[in-house]
Amino acid sequence: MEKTVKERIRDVIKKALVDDPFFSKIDERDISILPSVREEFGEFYTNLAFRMADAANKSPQKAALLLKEKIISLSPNFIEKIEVKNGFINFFLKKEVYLGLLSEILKSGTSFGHLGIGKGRKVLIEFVSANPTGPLTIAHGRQAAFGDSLARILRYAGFEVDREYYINDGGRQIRLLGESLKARYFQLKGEEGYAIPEDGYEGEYLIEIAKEIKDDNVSFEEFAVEHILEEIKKDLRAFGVNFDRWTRESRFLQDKSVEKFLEVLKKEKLLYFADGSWWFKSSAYGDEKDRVVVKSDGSYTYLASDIAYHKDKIDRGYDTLINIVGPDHHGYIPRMKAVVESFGFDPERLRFIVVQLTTLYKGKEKLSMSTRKGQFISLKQLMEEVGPDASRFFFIFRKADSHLDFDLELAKKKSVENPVYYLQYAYVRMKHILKFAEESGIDLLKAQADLSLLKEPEELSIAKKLARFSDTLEGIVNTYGVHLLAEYLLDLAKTFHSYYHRHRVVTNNRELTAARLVLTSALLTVFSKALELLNISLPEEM
RNA sequence: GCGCUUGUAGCUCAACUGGACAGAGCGUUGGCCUCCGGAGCCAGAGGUUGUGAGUUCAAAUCUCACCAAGCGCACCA
Repeated sequence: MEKTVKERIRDVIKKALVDDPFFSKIDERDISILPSVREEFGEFYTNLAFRMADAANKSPQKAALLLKEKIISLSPNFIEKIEVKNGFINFFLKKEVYLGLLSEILKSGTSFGHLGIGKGRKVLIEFVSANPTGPLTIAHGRQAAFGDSLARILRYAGFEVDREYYINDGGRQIRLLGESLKARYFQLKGEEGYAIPEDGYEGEYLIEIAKEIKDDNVSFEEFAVEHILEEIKKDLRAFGVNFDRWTRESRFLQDKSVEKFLEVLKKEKLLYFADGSWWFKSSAYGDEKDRVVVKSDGSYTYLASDIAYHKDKIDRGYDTLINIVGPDHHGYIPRMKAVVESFGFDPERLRFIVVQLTTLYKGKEKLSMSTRKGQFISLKQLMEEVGPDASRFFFIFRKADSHLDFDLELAKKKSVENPVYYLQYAYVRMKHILKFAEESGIDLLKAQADLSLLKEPEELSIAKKLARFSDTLEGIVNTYGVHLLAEYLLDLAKTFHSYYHRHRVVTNNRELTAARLVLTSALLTVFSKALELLNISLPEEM
């Protein structure tokens, strides 16, 4: 696609600065082009003059004026005017820039906004990775919704993305699970002397699983894990989240890679023996203390298999590894960074996203959850209650690292208060206009649209917001702030509703109608794309 | 006690990573249905960004100290 408006402004500034000694001293990223906060400041502005002022020993205002002159002397054809105020340089762009964008959107269709910035770089997003010891909870649901949307957006931005689920199918928890299932099984058969072990799993779901066991001699561990894993996969599919790869912890134990990589670390002197166990020297890489990898009883800790797992990830050749985890894992981040660094992988390229917990409300009433006794609201129950669209939207429309209040009542409401319905309603409305036009005998494709007829401020406002789609996506790629897309969509929907109420698209004026249909159609294209990236369905009717 | 995250309008949250007078939604107050779907729209009120200092031309954002909430601090996962 063509360059975004932002990039075009940056390009012209770079050109204007090419002979300036200041230019060689800065990084290109220091030229920040920001969207203006107020109309009188144009559509975009830069604060570059403040940075230049120091270097040139001038006032920002003077530096700004100088830069302005340089830019004007290049007479860029897309700029209407440039104003300097208090050192800020404000850009007012020609209306044609935005109108031209509408045709571009129609031409490129669903690939509009597709950024080349990923350049095919490989990214691995590991998320959910819930232990197969029970059904997925809403906490996992939020991670799932977030990870899935992030994957979609990164893919759209030109990255090669794999989604991976890591299955902890070994260790103490699984042993407890097996014992718990065994107890349930023999309890069902009416045999005495079987109790759920201490710290075991008391959830009702194990009773259901136990009912399916036909043979006293099954491996209870395996039976439980496979059953629960199937349920997890089913729930995720229903939620609309698919994984490209499921990796089992047991694999790394079976193929001896845990052993192998611990040997490697031993040779590097990053593993040492003390107090009867083997320690990984994570403190050498900024962790607050060293961590045990082989316990004194000879068994591995979770970290040991994670070392093998992350070495495996690195060897698969990813540029960036993204791990989406819950808040209970944040203490674990430094040691994993230490692990990858010890293998020569830049720890900056291992990114952790901590997704905070969700509190469920029913109106004002707070629903308490306790995983301990198996009383909790599962992802499945949530989906049954409010549906996958609303669930996904509510999960992603807040920053991942802030706590989320999820109101079940609100999510179910079919009114303006519910943002999901607000968006879907806007979508249906756009579709309806185009359908209405078609039925009135106006063929958008054949109509010769003169876009200069779009003169209403609301029309220009829509076009300008469409231009920001790419910037929004770029922002998400840089910050992993998926919620920005939800906000963008709400803003776009609002602008559209507002336009709709002030102006009719389909009128007796055929030329004007044609132009407005182009606008509506371009809007619909971007709108659908954004909804798709959030994995929210596009209803035909409501 | 130490570490991480959070603290912004009555409520739920934004603020493009240090930029101009901090923005939305809900709620509230007051308007708007002959018309492409009123499941919607418009307008108003509402703020010392937890507190106090510091750095900077510029701080919600960075630093430090307090205060408050959540989560971690295992030879658990």
